[in-house]
Amino acid sequence: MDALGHFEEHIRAKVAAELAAMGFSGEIALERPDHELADLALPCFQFAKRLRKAPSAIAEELSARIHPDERIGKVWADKGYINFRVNEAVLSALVIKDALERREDFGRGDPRPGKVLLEHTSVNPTGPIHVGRARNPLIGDTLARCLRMCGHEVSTEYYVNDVGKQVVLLTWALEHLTEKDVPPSDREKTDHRLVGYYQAANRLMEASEEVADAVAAMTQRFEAGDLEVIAKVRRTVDLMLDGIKESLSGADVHLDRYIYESQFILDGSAHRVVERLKASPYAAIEDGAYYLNLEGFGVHGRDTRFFFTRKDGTTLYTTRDLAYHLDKFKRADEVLNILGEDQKLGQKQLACALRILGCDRAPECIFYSFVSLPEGRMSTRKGVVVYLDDLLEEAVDRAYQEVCSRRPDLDDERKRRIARDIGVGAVRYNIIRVQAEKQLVFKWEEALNFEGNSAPFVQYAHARCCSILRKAGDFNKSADVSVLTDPYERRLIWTLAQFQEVVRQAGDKRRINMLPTYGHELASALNQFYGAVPVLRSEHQDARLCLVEATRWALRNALVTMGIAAPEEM
RNA sequence: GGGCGGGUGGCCUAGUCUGGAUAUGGCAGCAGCCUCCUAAGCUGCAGGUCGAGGGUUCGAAUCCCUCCCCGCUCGCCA
Repeated sequence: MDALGHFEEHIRAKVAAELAAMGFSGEIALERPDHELADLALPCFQFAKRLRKAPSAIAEELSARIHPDERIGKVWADKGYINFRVNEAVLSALVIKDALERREDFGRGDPRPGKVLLEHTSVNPTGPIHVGRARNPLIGDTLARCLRMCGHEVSTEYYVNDVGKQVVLLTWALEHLTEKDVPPSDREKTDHRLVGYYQAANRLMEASEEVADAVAAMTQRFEAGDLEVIAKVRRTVDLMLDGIKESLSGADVHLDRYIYESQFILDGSAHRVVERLKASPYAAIEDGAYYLNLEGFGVHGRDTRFFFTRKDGTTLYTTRDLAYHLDKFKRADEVLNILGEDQKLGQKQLACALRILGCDRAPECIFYSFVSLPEGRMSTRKGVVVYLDDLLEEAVDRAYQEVCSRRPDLDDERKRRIARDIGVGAVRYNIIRVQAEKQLVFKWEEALNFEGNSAPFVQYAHARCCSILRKAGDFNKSADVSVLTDPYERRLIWTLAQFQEVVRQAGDKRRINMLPTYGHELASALNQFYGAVPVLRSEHQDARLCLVEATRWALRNALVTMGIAAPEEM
């Protein structure tokens, strides 16, 4: 538990004891109201009926029974509420000391048992990542960082789709088409060079039966287990994946492992899943193809039939995903997936099939809605698309212009490094700040926002702290911080005290949008403090420097948890 | 049509799980603030039927019901 947690527990216990003495037993849930109002509060309306007294009278009586102590600073009743202010001198000392001692680990939770396996990104390797899909790696990578900060051991995986019509089609295209058949690519990256082949092949297949037949034949050889074709497809996929990995790395997204779908065909595990499902009482067959009857499993209407083989006996995507999940469960205690909302039914069916297989576990899925463009849904084939690479490049360019105009004193290498931190950070922040379920319309002006609720705002606050610290040089890190009683100082300390709890909740609730919200709040508190309270050459210089350094670590760690760089100058 | 998710000032958004005091911020707009630690900042003003209606409750953006709008989905695709 963090410092603030102990204060809250202490107050809760006192309130519970006094309420018990008054004749009430039960859960006591303290609130954290607007900080202007109080630090902690308890509405007393809920006790009125049981105690047969007016809420305001209960609040008055309770507040008279509870006295300030080591942790409680002030208690008072107001409009049916009993309000608390914690002992701020004690809290300040604890929080600031904690930050100055733990530095990079400030806000980090105690190690938690169990391994977490988080699958994210897993985009089909048929083209570059576009911003519609980019939500996946950004949410996934941030959640992984957040869970690690919470104390979890986390490994991340990208499930590579190297099976099926689409990747076979791409492979066919690379064999049969030449540069003349595709429009020139504006980038040298393999994913951008190859996507033209994929698009051209799609058009050809629609127009020509011959091509369609050729691709179908190749798909059949693949399904039949033709190792030559499988290897060929695998090479194509790897080519495309190289470009995708480069994009991910450009966004500071890093995955621990890449798992190929074909693995589950080759090692026979997908086949074993088929055999076990066939033997279940829910299995049925239609025209040679097997399915599970999921009626009574919470799926409705036409969705109840879940096919797990084709009529030729070959496996389907979800069948292989089943094998993959069985494998995941062997390797981890908690299994999380970040998926597009189009996967919901498939995941529901997968969960049912898992139960039928006698498996009592299921992956926990976080679904995100798609990002569309003002002109409509993104489509690689129609060319209605903004690639992640283009967004990142534009953001970094814009940031570079800003840095150049603000900091002509810096050398170019430094300016470029800062521009990269800011541009990439702005993109990540903008995607992450919105709840995953919310549908999002991509707008350049919003994506490239460097002010207000944005990564640069938080980074700027961090750079400000660093700048002050740089100018200050050595100072007394054991200074008495009880002198920090200005409203701006109190608010900043109070915000600092929330940090670990925010990270914990963001991880536990899988609500990573709490991170940017908090980052902005902290940065805002710092900026207001900065504007109103002098640090250097002030009477409380050392105490304030302690506060600035504590804030610096919280800002830095909040940024790093979001996968955003924390530049020391900008 | 069924299932799932979303709907909060002109635009974007927090809060919804776990009901409580004047609904969080940002963008855009208006008015101010750089002889002083980085103005990517700060201060102030203006802007709201929390999609609509009913219900539960001392109290509803939050819980329940009905309806409307938007998205996704309902393949022997992946």
